Amino acid sequence: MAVTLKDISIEAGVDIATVSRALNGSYGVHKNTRARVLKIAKRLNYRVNLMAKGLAEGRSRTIGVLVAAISDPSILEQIRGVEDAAYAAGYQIVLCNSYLDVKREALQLHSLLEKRVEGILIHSVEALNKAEITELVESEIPVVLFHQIPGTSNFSSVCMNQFEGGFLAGKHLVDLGHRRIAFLSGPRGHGNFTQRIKGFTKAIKSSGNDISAIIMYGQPDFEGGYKMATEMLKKHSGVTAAFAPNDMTAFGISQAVFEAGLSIPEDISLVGFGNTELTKVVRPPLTTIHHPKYEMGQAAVEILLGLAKNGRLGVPEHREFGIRLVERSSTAPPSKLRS
Amino acid sequence: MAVTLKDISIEAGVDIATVSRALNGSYGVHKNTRARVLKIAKRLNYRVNLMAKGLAEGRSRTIGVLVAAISDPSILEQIRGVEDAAYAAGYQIVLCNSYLDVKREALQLHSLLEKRVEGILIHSVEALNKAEITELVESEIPVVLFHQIPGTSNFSSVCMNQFEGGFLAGKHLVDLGHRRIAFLSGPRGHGNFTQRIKGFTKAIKSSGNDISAIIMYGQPDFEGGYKMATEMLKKHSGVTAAFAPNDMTAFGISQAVFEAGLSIPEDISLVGFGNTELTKVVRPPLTTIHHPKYEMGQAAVEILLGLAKNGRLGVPEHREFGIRLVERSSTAPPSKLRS
DNA sequence: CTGAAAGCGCTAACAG
DNA sequence: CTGTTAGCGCTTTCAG
Repeated sequence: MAVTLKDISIEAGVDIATVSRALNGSYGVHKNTRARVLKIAKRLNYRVNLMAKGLAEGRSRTIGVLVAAISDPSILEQIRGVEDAAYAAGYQIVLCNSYLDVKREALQLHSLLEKRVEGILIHSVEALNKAEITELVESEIPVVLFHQIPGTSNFSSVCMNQFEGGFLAGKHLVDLGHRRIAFLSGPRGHGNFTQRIKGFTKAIKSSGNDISAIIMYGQPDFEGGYKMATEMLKKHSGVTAAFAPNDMTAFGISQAVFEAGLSIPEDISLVGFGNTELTKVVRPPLTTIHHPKYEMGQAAVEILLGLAKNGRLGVPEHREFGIRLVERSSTAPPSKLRS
Repeated sequence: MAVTLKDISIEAGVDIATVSRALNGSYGVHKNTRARVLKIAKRLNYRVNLMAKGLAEGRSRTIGVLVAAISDPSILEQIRGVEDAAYAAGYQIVLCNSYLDVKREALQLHSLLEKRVEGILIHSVEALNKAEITELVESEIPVVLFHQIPGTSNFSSVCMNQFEGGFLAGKHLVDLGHRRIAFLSGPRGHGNFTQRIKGFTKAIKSSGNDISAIIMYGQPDFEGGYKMATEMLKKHSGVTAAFAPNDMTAFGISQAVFEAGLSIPEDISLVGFGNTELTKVVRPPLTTIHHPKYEMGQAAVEILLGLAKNGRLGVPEHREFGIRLVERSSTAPPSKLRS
C-alpha cells in the first residue's frame, strides 16, 4: 500500500495531525519538526490521497468541463485557458468529451456530480436538454456556459458578441461589393448561431435592397462545410461570398469550392470564425473573426470560482468578450466576370 | 449538503449498511427493502460520493491518460477507444494534456498518482524523462505505453508495426517509380519515428542503388510539415515523393507544395500516416497508412486492467497491431516531365 | 436478510 | 507548538 500520514508520523515520532499541518500550511508547527517531517515524507515518497483529503475537507478542488468536441481548435484553446486558470487557483479539471452524443453527455454530467466537482463549465454544441438543466439546477452547483442557451438564464455565461460577429462578417462582404451572400451555419436553433445569423442578416438588410442572404444549416465542421457548400453551389447560383460558423467549416467550404473548379477569392469570398492557427497558413490565408479564446477560458474559471466562494448561485454573471475581423486573402471584391 | 446514505437510511427505517447493499449489489437484501430503498434514493436524488466510496474501497475506479496533444485526430480516436473500453469495465478516465510541455506533464503525472488512479496510459510525443520513469516504476502502478520508449521495457505497450508502416510507404513509392523520396519525419530520436524510418530506408535500399532517401526532422503537425516541405523544395531538387509522419503533417506538406506552384500527385506524390477522417475529403484524397486506432485504445485498457487484476506488474505485455496502405489519389508515378 | 462496528486517510476544532 | 478526538460518506466483516 501507499505511504500514509501515519507512516510518516511513526517515523518522525510525532502525531499524525502534526504531520498533516507540516505538510499543508506552514503555521503552527515548529521549524525543526516541519523540516524533519518534510524530509521523511520525501524519503518515503509520500503522496496525498486526494480522495481522503477531499472527503475530509468536504471539497474536491476539482471542476468539471463538458465539451462536445475537443478536436475543435477553438475549444481546445479555451480549455487551455481553463486549465491554466484552474491550476493557478489550486484546482484540477476533469475534462469530458461528449462527442456530440447526448446520452454520453448526460452520463458524464452525472459522474461529474458524483465526483463532487465544485463547478461545471459547459461548451456543448447542442443545447442542454430539460432533464440535464433540472439536474444541474437542483445540484446547486455553480455552472458557467460558453454560450447562451435559451431558458437557462440562471446559469452564468462567458461569450463573445455573436451578433456583432455575424454583423462584422456580413458588413465586410457587403462593403466589398458582394450582393448574394451565403451563411453556411451550424445546427439550427443553437444559441450561438442564432445570434450570429441575426447580426449577419442585419448587416445585409441594412445595406440595400438588392442584397440577398442565403442561410443554410449543417454540421459545423470540415465535412459539414464541404457538404453545405457543395449543395449551395448546385442550388444557388450567383453567390459570390460565404460566411462559415467556424474555421474548420470554412476549410470544408473551400475544399468544395476548389473541387467545383472555382477559386477563392476570385469566384467566392470566404470568411471564417475563430482565427485559429491554420487560418494563417492555409491557402489562401483565411479572413476570419477573432475572439479571445484563451481569455474566455480563464474568465469562465474566474466566474465559477467566484460563484462558489460567495455562494451566490442565484445571481449569475455574464461576461461578453469583444470580437474583431481579421482580414486576410480569402475575401475580395466579386470579380467582374462573375457578378 | 448533498444527500447521503444516512438520509436514505433514516427515511427508509433501515440501517445505513442495508442501504449500501441495496444500492450496490442485489445480493442479500430483501426484494421489498431493496425496492423501497431504491425508490427513496431516487426521490431524494441521491448520488454516491465517489471520494468516500473510493476511500472506503481502496480503489478509485479511475485510470489516467496522459497525452501530448489531443488535437491530433489519431490520438483522439485512440482516446475514444480508451473511454469506451474503460466505461464498459466500470472505470472512468482522467485525461491529461501536456501540450508538449515537459513540466506540465510531470505535474499531471504527479496529480494522477495523488488521485490514486489504478493505471496510466501514456501517449506523449516526447519520450518520458528519467525522473518520471522512476516515479512510475516506484509507484507500482500499471502503465501501458502507446509507443516504445527505449529503456522502459518494464512497461507494457500497444503499438502498430512502425517498421512495416515505413516499409509499406517506401515500397509503394518505389514501386510507382520514384527515385528520390523524402521522409519528413517527427522529432529525432522518438521511438515511433525511428522504427518507421528504418522500415522506410529498408524499402528504398533494397530496391536498387539508384534510389535515394532524404530524411528530415521537424514537428509532426500541419505547421511542421509546411516548414519541412518548404525547406525541402528549396534545398533538395529532384524529389518526386514525400512520406509524412502523420496526416496533419501531410496536409502541411501539401500546402507548401501548392504554394510552390506544384501539384499533387503530378509533381510530388504524398503519403500520410493515420488514415484520419480528413484524408478522404481533402483534395486530392490522401494515400496514407492505416492503423486501428480505436482498437488500440481498447486494447490498452484491456491490458492495463489485466495487469491491475493479476498484480503482474513484473511481466509487461506487448501488443502489436497490423497496418496497411490505403491508396488514394495523392500518389502516382512520377510525371515524365519532371523525372 | 439486516444491524452494529470498525476503518479507509485525512482534516479540524479543542485542549493542553 | 503539539496531541487528542471526532468525524467526512461509504464499505465490509462479523454477529445475530
